[in-house]
Amino acid sequence: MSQDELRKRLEERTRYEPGEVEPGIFARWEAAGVFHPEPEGTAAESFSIAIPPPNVTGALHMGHALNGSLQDLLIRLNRMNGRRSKWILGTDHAGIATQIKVEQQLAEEGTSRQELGRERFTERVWEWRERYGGTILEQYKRLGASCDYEDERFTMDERYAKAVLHVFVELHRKGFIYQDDYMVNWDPGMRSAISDLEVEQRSVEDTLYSIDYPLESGSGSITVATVRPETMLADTAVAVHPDDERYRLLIGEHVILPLVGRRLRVIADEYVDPAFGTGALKITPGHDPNDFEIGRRHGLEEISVIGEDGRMTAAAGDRFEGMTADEARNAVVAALREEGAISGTKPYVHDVPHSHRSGRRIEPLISRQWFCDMTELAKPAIAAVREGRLRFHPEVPHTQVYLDWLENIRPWCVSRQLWWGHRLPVWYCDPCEETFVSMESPGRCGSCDAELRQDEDVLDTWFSSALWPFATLGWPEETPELRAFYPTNVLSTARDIIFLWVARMVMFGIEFTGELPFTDVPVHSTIQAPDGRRMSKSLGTGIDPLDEIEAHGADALRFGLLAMASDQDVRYSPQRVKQGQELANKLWNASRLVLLAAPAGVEPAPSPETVEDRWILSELERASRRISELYDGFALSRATLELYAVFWDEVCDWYLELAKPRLYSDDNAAVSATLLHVLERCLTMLHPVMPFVTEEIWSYLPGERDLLATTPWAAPDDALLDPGAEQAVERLKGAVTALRRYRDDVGAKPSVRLAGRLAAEGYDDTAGQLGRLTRFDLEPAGAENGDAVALIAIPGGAVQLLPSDDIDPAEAERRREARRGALETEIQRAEGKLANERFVERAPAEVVQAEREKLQRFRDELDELKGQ
RNA sequence: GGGCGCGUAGCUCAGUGGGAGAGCGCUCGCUUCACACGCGAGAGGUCGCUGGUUCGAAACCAGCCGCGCCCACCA
Repeated sequence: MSQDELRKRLEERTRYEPGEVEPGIFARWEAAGVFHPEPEGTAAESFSIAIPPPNVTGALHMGHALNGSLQDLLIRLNRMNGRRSKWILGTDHAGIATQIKVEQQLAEEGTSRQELGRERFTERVWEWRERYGGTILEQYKRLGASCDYEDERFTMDERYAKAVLHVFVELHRKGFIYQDDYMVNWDPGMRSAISDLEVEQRSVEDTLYSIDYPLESGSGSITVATVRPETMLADTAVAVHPDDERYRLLIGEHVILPLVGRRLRVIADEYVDPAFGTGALKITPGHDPNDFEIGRRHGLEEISVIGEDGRMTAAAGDRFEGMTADEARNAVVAALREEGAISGTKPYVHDVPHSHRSGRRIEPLISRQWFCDMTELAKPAIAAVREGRLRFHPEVPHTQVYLDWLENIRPWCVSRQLWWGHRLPVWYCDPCEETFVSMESPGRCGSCDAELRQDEDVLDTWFSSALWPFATLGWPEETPELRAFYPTNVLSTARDIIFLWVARMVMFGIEFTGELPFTDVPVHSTIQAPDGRRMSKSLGTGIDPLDEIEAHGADALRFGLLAMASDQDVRYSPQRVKQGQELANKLWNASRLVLLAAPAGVEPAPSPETVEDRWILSELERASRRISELYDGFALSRATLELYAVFWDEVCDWYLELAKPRLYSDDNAAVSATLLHVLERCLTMLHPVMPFVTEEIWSYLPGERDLLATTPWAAPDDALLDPGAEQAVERLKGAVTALRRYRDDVGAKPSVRLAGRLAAEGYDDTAGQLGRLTRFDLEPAGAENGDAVALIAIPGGAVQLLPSDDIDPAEAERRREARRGALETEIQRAEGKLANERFVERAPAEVVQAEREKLQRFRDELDELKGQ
């Protein structure tokens, strides 16, 4: 655009329209390649963040939008300040979620994955990914996220997949990964085992049945309680507490399992709570995690009567085989009633594990799965936090929660019975019952030359996610990317995946690269719906970030999210987004004022002429330091609000108003240069928060200039600090407000000028502005003060009001009375405080002194008020 | 069962030992030559309750009441 066109646009546009400019600005950034750093140098010189990879099935939600805003702020800040900055981008194959999506599609077509077979099914998933997998990345662009879009990764990419298998094989070789028949959380919906972390507890009302197990000796029975009578078919013992007098003599005896007739030994185990129920516990090692542990301790038989399909197995006996577990429950209860073995029932509310994914009730069963022992891997991950090399922000409570989890870590079930994912690099020789674990298929069995069969299972998606910060950069090869950007710096996340993801990245990062994958973990708010419920599509409580961008602009949404989010969970506040939109508009209009009034050829430069020039330069210098400090401490929300306040209140409400007379005069070169400089600094400081509007305005500033996205913040400059100017202008601000309030109180019309005498210290440089901003004609105070009709207190003294027909005498008197009352209250307070010997004695001298001065001020003002 | 967090203006939230803050909403006054998505002025709060520490507490400690989250194998 030519200068004339720019000018025309500025003159015409009194409102900033984000929708019109955002796409063009994003295109400019991409064309200039500012998001893609070359893989040069070392990680110590660069700055990098690995994005929490969104699911390929995902659409951008508020959590993404918030975390995206936070990460982009940090990336842009560091990029501007000259660090080679890379926001590592990619998506996650999301095994379960994606498989469900494609299976739903198949169901609509009247087919199923079983019908297609594994190979065709996998192809379909890839096709699905080609078509829809890029959606969320396009949405990140709308937010202005400056990810390295030229270098996108996917957890199922060939290179990434190789890294995943490499890790599995290595962990197996080191003895961490093993296969075992073990109690797992079986999700009957997914027909897969899931890890402990994918299980959530839900309160359920069940019936607690009391069942009598007759003693083999015939002398009575033991009553046990259960909410799952169908599992009795797999009972292999009855347990009591070793110190329980009621049962002591029965330990080692046998009971007969009703319906089945199996002899069950009565065993003693500390686990049993004598106070609960009858103090006797039926033991079902095949279908209860506790019983499983007890069974292993006592060497009990493990019987499975419920299969992976959720139906009763042959082991349940002819009467029950083939029934669903629910059907079997009713049938077992009915059969027990017939035998008279049920001695009681009562409603029972308790927490029951459910699958986080399918929502189905977990069926604990014994299954052959692959596990990873985490104990050794956890140790250095604990040490890293204890020694302060890895820091959570805020430290409390996340540090302790992380440590508690790692210190009590349990084996991780890493195999999943799915088709979409990294298939286990495990081969079996059925004839010799041998197992081979290796990157490539070993071909045929070394011993018997039989054909090998690859394990059907895939790895838990979180297993591959655990390599994200380094596998995305080409690990295990020593690529330039790895050297340039690993370790990364920051990992920004919500609380909910600290165990699932963050801790595992730390463990795998240390184990495989010898380094922490990142050093700082800011943990951000969870955004709730405005009514306090969870934001969720199914509840209808979700707010689509793209709708908000459409309505208010990406900058507005970013500002709003950054401003509303702190450490605490927070309800979504549409007003904060609106505030962001208005800030963008304010920036635009303040820029119009400066750019349209500044004469051609003036370049931005601090060129102070007056006290207010020196004040704003000093103020900005201080603000810049405060904001940098807040950024360093990851207090991004406070930094954002601080930026707002400095720009709106100080720059716009005060400085621009103070500068206007000179700006609109003929001799405006110097003030224009200062104004342009002030504008430049504001745009620079605000760019990481609101990149679009600041970049847009930047392009209107005079002179040849690079993109704002690559322009550094100004270095700290002590020479700009000016306490004298700060004091003078703060005093002026106080006086202006006091006089305006007085005008309002006494009903003086805005158009009317009032006359007064300035009887106050510290206005040598600002008296003119004071009169102008308050529409007072001020003359210096003389010896003759007799005709003053009122005294208006201002910092450092007062303004004596001269008689005027334009003020309402009744209002003036009412005001005087109100002020007198307020002063008397304050004086009483101050006097009381100073009368307290202990205060005078123990409080710091400056606090006491300040109190004395305060009291004196109030007394003086009251005296003058009474003297009128 | 264990752990953690929260309770501040009508609403959403900052504030962590020396005179209670922001945005929105509300009241009054302004179409003042950047912006009415604006400008100026203002009202509104026993900082959940009760004790304690301190010269001084919204902040620190203890207890209680209310709300929420995480972890956990009492059938």
